[in-house]
Amino acid sequence: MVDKTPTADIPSLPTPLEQSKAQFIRRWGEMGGYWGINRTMAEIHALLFVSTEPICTDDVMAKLMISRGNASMNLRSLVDWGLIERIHLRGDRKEYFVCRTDVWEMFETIVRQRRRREVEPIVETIEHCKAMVDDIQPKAADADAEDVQVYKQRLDEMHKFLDSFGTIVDLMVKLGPGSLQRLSGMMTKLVK
Amino acid sequence: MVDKTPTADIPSLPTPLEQSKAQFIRRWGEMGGYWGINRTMAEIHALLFVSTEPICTDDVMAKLMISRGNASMNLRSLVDWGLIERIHLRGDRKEYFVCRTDVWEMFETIVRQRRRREVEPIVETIEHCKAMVDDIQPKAADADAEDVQVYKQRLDEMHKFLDSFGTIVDLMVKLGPGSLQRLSGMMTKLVK
DNA sequence: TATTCCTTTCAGAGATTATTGAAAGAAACA
DNA sequence: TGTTTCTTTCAATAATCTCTGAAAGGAATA
Repeated sequence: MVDKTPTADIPSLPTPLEQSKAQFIRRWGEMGGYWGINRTMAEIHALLFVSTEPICTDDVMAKLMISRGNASMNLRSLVDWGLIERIHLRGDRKEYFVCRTDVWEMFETIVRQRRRREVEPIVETIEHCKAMVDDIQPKAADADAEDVQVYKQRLDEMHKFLDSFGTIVDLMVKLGPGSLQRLSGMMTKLVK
Repeated sequence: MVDKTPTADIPSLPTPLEQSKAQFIRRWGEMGGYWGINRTMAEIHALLFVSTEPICTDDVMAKLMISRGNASMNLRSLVDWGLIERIHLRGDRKEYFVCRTDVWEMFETIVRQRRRREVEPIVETIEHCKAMVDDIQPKAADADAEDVQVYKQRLDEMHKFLDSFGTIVDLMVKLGPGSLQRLSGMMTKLVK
């Protein structure tokens, strides 16, 4: 139901800036899919990332052409993840949102969340699975004996790997952008 | 259509080893979901990871209770990813599969693939998006001028971050498990 | 060559996830 | 207090992704 009277907002052609942003948003959304994050959530995140000023729910609805419910749900998820923040503009009842634009902070947030949700459960499971076969270890004459050994070893390796990886990423995050060059240099030396 | 005659294989109760493996497989599958990998594919991968001997399509079908088509498709995907290999046993027409069990190799493979599929496209898009607004830069009197500046800066930061991150991960992968301790030590010093 | 055994493919069915829109809820305002 | 404005929730619907099973395709064997 578009108002066509002369005084109404006539949708102007998208500027190159708008086109560019739209393209980035679209791609960021696609990538979200690969990362187990729903496309719309990632698009909203991108929209906020490229916005120089706070954005309200209606802006999100209009720009991405999605329903109020959808916008509301995904904005909440982004807040829960800690990737965006709610803010209130004086003299305006609406809620606005802004993205934390420091990419390293962003990364830290994502790493912390994903680690908690994805790495920790698998580590717990590995420990539990090892314990299960530890109990049967005593009966050494078991036909499974060798199998058990190999199995335990593989679980161990995976466990160690996940631990190490976690440590490295944690440190990386703490170091932030400044140390990256130094670190890269050090690592390169190590490779040689 | 289970044969119930005395000579048929009567399904015995699962041993603790089998139970333990089943649990690991289940959890690995769940995690796959978070990583944009379908559950079954991740489960097959886990099944092969904890198997001491090669496994054929029928084994996969039986253990995970899935159809031939499903097994075939997901096994192929895993081969495409480079996470498992096809092998042929002498005197047997069937194809068997084995998992590359070195966790660092596994990690390297995954990193390489995900980088190609997920990081590179977004980097390309960022470059393209920057180029789009570079063109309009000359008309400095544009109302968008400031907006363009901020936008370009954010894209730049993201670009730099993705580059740096890629470099670090590459190096990590090359270093492998041995250097992890040293590296961790060095990083810890840097933090202080 | 025909037969057997195994693998792949893919249309349709099924399951899961995402989205809508309207109703209920909440908070500021008058 | 009632009214207005904005937000959240959720059942129904739509879109997407996954799985099945049967048919077609291939390769080794007789």
